[in-house]
Amino acid sequence: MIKHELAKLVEIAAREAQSKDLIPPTALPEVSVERPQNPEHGDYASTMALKLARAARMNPMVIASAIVSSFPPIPGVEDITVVAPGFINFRLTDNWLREQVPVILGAGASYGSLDIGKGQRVQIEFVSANPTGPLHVGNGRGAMLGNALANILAAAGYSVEKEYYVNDAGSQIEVFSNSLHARYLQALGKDVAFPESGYGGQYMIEVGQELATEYGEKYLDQPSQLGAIGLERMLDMIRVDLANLGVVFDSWFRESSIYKEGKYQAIMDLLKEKGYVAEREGALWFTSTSLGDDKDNVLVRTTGVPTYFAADAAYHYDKLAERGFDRAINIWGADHLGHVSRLKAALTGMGIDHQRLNVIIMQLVTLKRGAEAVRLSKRTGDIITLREVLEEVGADACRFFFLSRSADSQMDFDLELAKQQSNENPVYYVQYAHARIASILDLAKDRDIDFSDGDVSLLATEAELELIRQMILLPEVIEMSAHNLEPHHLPHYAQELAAAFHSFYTVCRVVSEDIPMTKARLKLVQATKIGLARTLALMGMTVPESM
RNA sequence: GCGCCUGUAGCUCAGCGGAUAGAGCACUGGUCUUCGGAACCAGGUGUCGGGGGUUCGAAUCCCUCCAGGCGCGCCA
Repeated sequence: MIKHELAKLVEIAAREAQSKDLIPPTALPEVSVERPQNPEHGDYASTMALKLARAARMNPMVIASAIVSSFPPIPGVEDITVVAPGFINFRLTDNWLREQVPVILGAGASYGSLDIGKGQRVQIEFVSANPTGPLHVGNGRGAMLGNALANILAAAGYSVEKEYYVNDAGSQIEVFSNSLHARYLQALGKDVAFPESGYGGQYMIEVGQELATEYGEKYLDQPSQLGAIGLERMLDMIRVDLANLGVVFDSWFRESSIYKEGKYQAIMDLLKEKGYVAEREGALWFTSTSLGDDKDNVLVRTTGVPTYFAADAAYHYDKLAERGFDRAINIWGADHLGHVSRLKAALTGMGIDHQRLNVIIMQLVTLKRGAEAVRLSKRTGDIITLREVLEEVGADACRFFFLSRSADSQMDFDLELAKQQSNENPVYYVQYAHARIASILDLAKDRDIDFSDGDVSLLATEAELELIRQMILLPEVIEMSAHNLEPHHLPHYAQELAAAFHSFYTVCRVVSEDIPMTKARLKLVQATKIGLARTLALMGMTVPESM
């Protein structure tokens, strides 16, 4: 990446200036090269001189000049300028820009891929909604975030595995089984009461009826067996919803396997051995306060039943110690914030560096219809499912909406507004650019134009060069997104790339009587298609050849 | 009470300690006999929630206050 090359050269030039005694030999700050927001300031800029000014006790303008005078000539860069109060600005040559077109064509579908992950194994766990009901919009957001992040990390050179943690044990499942059993009995005409805090949703009635028709009275006295069947139904439904969003998991990990396969017992033994388990008031506690957490946590209840936390500790030990992932990333809703510190403490207690686990806390999605708020709880039953929202608003519009906002920002999903705006959704703007290019390439094919010998040095208008400038940003966007675990940069970048293309399109005729120019622009357009397709694919969205 | 997140244009949101704080939507005007008008070009709006502080420089970092969301279970 040219950005890193420039940063390195700034550092070399600064050292050179120091060795020539032009500036004092102070420690150099970490060099970063940025993109100025004002294009008049060039393509890249360094603030090295400004940062050095204090320690060097010199005017930053003088420092900048000293650094610039120590620069070796850089291929591809012209006009290294010093601008008040001390910026060093770089401008890429038109020629260098043009040469990026064949580079992109050569990279093809892998354009933008990086090697910063060095093949490290990363597991990313997301959605993991309880299989006690259908997915809601919040789960949709998590699904898109996790999926895009997985794509980004894979593009950045990590070996990524996507996992769904299935909570198929514990008290919620018991409640689910009892609720379903009641609906099942009711469907069979029995007059039974529905559990007070059971899952009251309409879908439970439907599944109860289905099971009653299929199995008759087979499970009259077996709520947990019935529940197990119902749970698989729910999982199938979840899988379908996720597939509709384009999200497919590599593995589905069952909480129950933690008990069946002795993983729970293993970590309990480990924690005891390390001295982090204490018995108090008939329960077993993890003494996380000794590891800096603000409170101790129960591992095994007075009833002898392990807590969710105990299972979660075992699950994460399995990820990081047994299955050997270098890193684990969890995407959790803000309502799970309270788990983070104790899980990290547990990892520390088990001898695992907790920095290998990143927990992304995603702020919740609140659903509104106009001014009216809609609750999302499965317990209360009155939910609007992800499926309904996708049908109402459209999958790609939803995807783009979910991805455009950072995980930190809380989302008001107004169904009225979303529907109203779906036709104006920026996602179509981006996809349209791709489809337009596909259409141009079709035309070229119809006319039997072979542009493999196109001469990119003919690309000279500002619109053409600006389009290339946008394209070379993709690797930087991927790097930043991977580094910060922030997929939301992609939709913004996608819009800018599409905008650069649309502007180019109105100014420059691609297929024309001028054959050499036609061929050069076909190359440019083909490269743009690669960039747009890659960006859309990273976001997990459809890449239409026509719309 | 304590902790985490958020507060930026009318609305929805970007903004990696740097240059004149940006985009989409909405609004107004213009562009088209041509490769897809789901397009392009132009117009303008900001106490960056308030107040202090650090810095050559703060929307960005620190403190404090205000407002909203979430969390602080032998629930998951």
